[in-house]
Amino acid sequence: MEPPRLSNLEMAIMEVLWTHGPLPVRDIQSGFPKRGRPSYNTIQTIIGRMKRKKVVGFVTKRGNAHVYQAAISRDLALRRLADDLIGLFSGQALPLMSHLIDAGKLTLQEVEAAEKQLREATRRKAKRK
Amino acid sequence: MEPPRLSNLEMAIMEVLWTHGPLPVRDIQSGFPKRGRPSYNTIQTIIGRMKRKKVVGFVTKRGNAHVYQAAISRDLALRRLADDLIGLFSGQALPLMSHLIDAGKLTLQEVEAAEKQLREATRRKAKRK
DNA sequence: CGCATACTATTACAGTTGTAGTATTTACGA
DNA sequence: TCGTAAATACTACAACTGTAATAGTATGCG
Repeated sequence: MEPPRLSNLEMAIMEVLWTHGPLPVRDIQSGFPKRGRPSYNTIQTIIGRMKRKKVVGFVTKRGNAHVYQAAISRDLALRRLADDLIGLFSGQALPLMSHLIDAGKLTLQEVEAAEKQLREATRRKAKRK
Repeated sequence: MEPPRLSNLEMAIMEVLWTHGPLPVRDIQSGFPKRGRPSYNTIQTIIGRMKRKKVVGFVTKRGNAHVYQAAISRDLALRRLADDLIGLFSGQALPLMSHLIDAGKLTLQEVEAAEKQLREATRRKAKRK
């Protein structure tokens, strides 16, 4: 029932499937930056494991190649990632966000949206009370 | 030079050392919640690996027990964690934050502080230009 | 001073992850 | 139809992680 944990490479592969839709292994590989691109067989091995874990599913054949698609949503995977994170940074959210901001990975729009969400959540809670 | 990656358990141990200061293994173990607390030997094994990686250092002996202390800062460790994260959620910061908010792991104060930091960073950038 | 106790050191092991080679099968073009 | 190129299937393996048992050693009490 709980969404399975995805390793780095598995997450990277899912990312390709989420953004491009169903693809054969060859095209998944092409979705990686040329530098440091994992070998075809590496991708294939990981896809096999992901199939076993039911996070990707077989769709059809194109030529003699199998076409796979994501079987869990990006949102669900991110929820699982967030759950794991919680145990790690335990209450140190602010310095973590600071580093993400330094790295240019958080935009003002995103933070503002988060703030809005928080204000609404707070308001709902007050009302419920 | 680059800060080493810390596993979950290693991070949990560092957390204890960061908050309590130098401690012997027994006390590190006590720093874990009684439920699901790793065995003394497990902690000891991990400390050994952390010693090899130079993320903790030997301090002194108390009785016949070795006392260890964190050899890298929490801030540095969080930076490394953030770096790894970046590769994972690649541009999906907002939904990730949403989940953290849902889980009650982000407070309004934290998000506001992050927003302030971002506005300042933006301003500095504009000026530099 | 010797012995129990607590601690350290050493060793083991299974699951996960990234990596990829080799062997086998399949589809398509000539 | 037959060979070849491409894909799949199978196998291997080393590093890392969590887990802990066992064996050796030192401390301090009686």
